[in-house]
Amino acid sequence: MTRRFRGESIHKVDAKGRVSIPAAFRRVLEENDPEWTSGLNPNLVIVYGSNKRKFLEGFSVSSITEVDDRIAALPRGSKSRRVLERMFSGQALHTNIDETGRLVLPQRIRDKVGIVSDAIFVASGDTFQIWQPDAYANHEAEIDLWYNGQEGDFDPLTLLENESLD
Amino acid sequence: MTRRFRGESIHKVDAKGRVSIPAAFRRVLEENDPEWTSGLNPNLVIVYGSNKRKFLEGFSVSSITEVDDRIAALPRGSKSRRVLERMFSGQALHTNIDETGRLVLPQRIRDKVGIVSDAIFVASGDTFQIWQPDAYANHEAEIDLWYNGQEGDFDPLTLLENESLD
DNA sequence: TTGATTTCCATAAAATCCCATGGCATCCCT
DNA sequence: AGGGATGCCATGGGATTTTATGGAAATCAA
Repeated sequence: MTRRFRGESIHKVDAKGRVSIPAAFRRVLEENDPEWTSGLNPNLVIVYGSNKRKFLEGFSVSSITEVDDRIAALPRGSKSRRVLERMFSGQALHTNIDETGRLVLPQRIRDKVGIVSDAIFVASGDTFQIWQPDAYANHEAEIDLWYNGQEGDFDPLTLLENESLD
Repeated sequence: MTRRFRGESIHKVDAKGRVSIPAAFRRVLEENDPEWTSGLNPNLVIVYGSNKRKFLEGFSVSSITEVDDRIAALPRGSKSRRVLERMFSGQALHTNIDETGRLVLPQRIRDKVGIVSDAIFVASGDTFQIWQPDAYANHEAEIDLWYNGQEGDFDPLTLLENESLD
């Protein structure tokens, strides 16, 4: 994998479901789309399955390909394979960025995560998430709650030392 | 990892958020960016998450990659992983040095640590920190305080013997 | 035809690029 | 050893390009 997504930012979603994708994310999507060349618009996949999730997940072409390959390696007909196939094939949308750097989120998908007039894009390793702002704030609060319980000068990197402990 | 950052120095931050990166740090960033070759401008990642921290942390490409890989090795969905992902993916900025050796710190990020017209860069192993000068002075005072509490001929290197002890 | 969906144009604000200058530190030549 | 000449460093300012976002025109689909 070349470059990862970084950063977070809020964007307007208009009545047609158009949203600008953070410029920095576009660069990553371009680099990770084998078919992309300067002047073209990169492809990406939005996974919206699983109503347990309150966000949409965006994949670059190379990231989704990696996931697809791993699913394909599972035994045909196995439960895991069926569940995953449904999520990444059926409940996903293959689309692409338009000339002005925007993506169109169909009504059905927006409804699924409660997006109306704004959406926040958040990087997460080799994928990114799209949340309805308030929902994301709640999610963050949950993390902060735990985080604030740590010592004053707690450095998150120490979490890498002692693995485990959830 | 090849070379580590050393030293500290203050630089002006202009209205556009531009700041010169200490020349010595640039050399380290160049050496630690696999894509870098003479003539190019090295990439780096600025981590600004965690409001507990009153400074920004700069990573070379190789340093941040190491962190990313270790995070990726943590169990998906674990608390540690979520905390770290938010900080190193969401609350971070992938950027690069420009022709004149400068870095641009967006307003939002400057505000987070109170940087206005000056910033002090401080080496810290394989990363460096960027502070608002006064905040750094306070931080140093705290360390001195602790240091003065030690015995008269206390040698800091003894800290290497008994790891931990906070 | 009629609502939905893509294209195509428009623009203000923000982010980048490009050029310029004064200081230092270094190198080099006589 | 003196004294430019050279080159990198820190910093400024203006010109250009990209973004983010809105709306109208053109296509589609049922």
